[in-house]
Amino acid sequence: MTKADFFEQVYQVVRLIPFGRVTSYGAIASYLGSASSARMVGWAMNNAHHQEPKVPAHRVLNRFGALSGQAHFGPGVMQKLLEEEGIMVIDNQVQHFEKHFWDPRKELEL
DNA sequence: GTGGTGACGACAC
DNA sequence: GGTGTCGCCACCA
Repeated sequence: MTKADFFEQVYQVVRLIPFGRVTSYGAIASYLGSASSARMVGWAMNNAHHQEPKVPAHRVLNRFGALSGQAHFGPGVMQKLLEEEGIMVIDNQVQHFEKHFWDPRKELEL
């Protein structure tokens, strides 16, 4: 188990997010066993930009369902992608976040 | 080598 | 209940 694996695990989980679903940094961190390492998940996302295949990081939001990393993706890109999946996004905030929330810890049955 | 910061979250006061 | 602070681990200056 290396730190690189931690990042890879993050990418793996993010890629497993179904169409029209979103998750949070904390949920992924919790699934990986480091609930308080949500920041690392965010950093992993930063690195995800130069990962292949491209990681659907636009499906990863903060605990409030806000598009915290929109600026890193591109202005309006993240929101547009989510809307394309049928997710309503208003003011950089996902509506019915709970409904679209995909918890790897539950869905993948840790 | 040390200090500060970051796409966050939880707990303490 | 709102605000503040700490934790987590890696990267950059």
